[in-house]
Amino acid sequence: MTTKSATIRDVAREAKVSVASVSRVLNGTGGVTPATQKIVREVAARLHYVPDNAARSLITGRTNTIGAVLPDLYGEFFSELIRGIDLAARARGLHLLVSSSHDGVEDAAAAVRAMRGRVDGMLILSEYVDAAFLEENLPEKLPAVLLDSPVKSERYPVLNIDSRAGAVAIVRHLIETGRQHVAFITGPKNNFDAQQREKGYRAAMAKHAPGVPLAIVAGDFSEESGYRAARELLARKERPQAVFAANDMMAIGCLYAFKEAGVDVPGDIALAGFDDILIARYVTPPLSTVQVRIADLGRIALERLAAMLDPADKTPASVQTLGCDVVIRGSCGGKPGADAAPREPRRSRRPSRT
Amino acid sequence: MTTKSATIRDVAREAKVSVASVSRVLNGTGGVTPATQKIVREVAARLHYVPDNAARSLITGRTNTIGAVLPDLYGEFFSELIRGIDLAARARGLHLLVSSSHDGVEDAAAAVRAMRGRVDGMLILSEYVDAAFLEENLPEKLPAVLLDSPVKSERYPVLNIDSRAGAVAIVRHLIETGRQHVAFITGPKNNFDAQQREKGYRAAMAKHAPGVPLAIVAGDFSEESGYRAARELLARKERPQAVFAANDMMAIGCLYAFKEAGVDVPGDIALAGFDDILIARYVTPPLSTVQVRIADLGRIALERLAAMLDPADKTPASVQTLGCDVVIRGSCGGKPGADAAPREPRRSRRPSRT
DNA sequence: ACTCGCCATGAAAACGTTTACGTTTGCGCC
DNA sequence: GGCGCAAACGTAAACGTTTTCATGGCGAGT
Repeated sequence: MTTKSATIRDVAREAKVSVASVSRVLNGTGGVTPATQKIVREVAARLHYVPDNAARSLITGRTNTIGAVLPDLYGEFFSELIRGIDLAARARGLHLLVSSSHDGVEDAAAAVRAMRGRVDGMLILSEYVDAAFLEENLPEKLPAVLLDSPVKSERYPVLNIDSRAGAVAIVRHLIETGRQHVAFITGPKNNFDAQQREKGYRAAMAKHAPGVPLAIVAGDFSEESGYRAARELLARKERPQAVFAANDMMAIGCLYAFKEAGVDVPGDIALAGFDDILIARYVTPPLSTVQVRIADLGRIALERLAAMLDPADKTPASVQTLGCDVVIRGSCGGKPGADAAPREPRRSRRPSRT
Repeated sequence: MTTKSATIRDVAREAKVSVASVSRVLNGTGGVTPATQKIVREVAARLHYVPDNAARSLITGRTNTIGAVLPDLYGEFFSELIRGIDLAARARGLHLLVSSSHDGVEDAAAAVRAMRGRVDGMLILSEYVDAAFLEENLPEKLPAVLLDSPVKSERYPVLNIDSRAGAVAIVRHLIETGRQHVAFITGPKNNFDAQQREKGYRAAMAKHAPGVPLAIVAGDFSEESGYRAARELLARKERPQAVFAANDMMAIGCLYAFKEAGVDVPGDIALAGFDDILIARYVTPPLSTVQVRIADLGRIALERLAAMLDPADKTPASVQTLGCDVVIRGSCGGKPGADAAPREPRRSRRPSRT
């Protein structure tokens, strides 16, 4: 009929009631007779009426949307993270606005600011975010949860992965299975997790292989950098007995460098990564690693944020740390014939597109 | 100072101008003296003023946000798709609202409806969406682009993957390298791509291996289903010489079933998948497959949608199909020592988290 | 010097809701 | 039958913008 979509006034007029009553009916606020309810619902359905969210947000001050600010969307980590967030958000009737691919502090600031009035709260994962940044860019009262961040704020909860403990555990395992000389491939300089993993490596070496010289090569989380790091290690006069890479992709780069050089894994050199990405169990030999339940990270972050949305919530902001589990596979010799049959169930879920 | 964040009125008052002028300055609409511009900008910065998007949307009728409705976020396909969409959206200053994990037609309808007034346009990928669905649930004038869908509409553009041609090409390759008996593992019944891939398989067999009986086993895109399908094929009295799975995950399930059974790939049975997910090149032997540039799919869909956002746009809705490329790796014997050194660059990009 | 027109500016309407508040209605009770 | 009270309902304000239209001032052209 009309070319514009129906508004609440149209429904009210058609149903011969006031807009207030229509609003009450549709929002389930009480105080309206079943008879009128019926009429209103019928008219609303007939006109395909759907309330305009902008108008609603304007008056209520709520959008029922939360924003996720991420540096990127590439790779399994962010994919899983978003999935965890999305699932939890959906369970609470919240929508998810994503903003990714920011590459510097200015980008991040723009991303955060652009969400003003669009979201009720934010999940932020960015190496550029610190206390001053938040102070500067976040609206006064907007709840936010920080992921994977070194900042300590009495205003914003922080949710981290216990990368340090995970690193300690896997390095200890390498040492306990007989390799004293464990080399480490770092992640990007500014990445908080990467820093923690290096600390873990150093701590574990100091404790369980005291006196053994450290071997540290720089990487940037990319497979390519892992490959290069491996070649550098192989070129040294004293080859390490094991390599612990700060993430799985670099470990995989290593693996192929070793294969190329005829170095047997785990026979000549044991190998371990971090993250337990999907590929880890499909390479040959399957990669020992540290599992972090990324989707859980997203879920928990969202749940924390959702709690903050309730104005009655007075839980103080805190730094929460998620544990991770060592997963031993073939690449560090933990399991013998670990090449065949990686039938570990990933998770039980309905079949998906990929 | 105040506990509420600053509004345009606060800025106007403080700068001793009208709200209209503030609006004009901040939106870059002309007609305001450089002197007043300067003042307004200073005051706005000082008050940390950021316009409220809800109010702005209400009056302009635009949100600068596009919605992506997907069945799920799990796996590399959706991850890449979102990434492509996000990148293109960001390039246009559009925000991205995602709504995933819907599991039935009612869910999908709710997802679509919930976006009313929140988005300027939608990207929809759902097996539950057909012409009637759109008619019913989409606001009159809301632009939308359909992905991977069989519907033909003169209102909504559709963007598909040429799964059929891809399947034909890879099956032909299998036959041309000497395996007449090619078996096929299907995808989910209602998945449009899966259907197209089956059609491609049938067509290629009919054309290049006429008279050879078809061997078709049901799968659902999960690794597990590929594994089961492989076992079923192995149990048959006449084993196929090659297996083409409707996606990579199922092919990988096959691969491990074959390894378990001591069947050599590609010596005894050649193997091929579809999608070219990341893992494909990391398994041993690396998996031959059909590459679809998923991120491109997302990008192109968004660009098409962005074009529709311009009210002057009169491009008629059409069905566009994206080609895909056969990628030959070790699993079908195409390359000899393809086990080692999978140093094919995936894409060149900055190092990422995973 | 007067007028014309343009440009900067301001006042106010409009967007579509929710909700506080006021009004009507119906009903039980004295 | 009148009174009071609660439930149902309506009116209108409010949310924070953008945008139209009116107004004032000022420079240029005659």
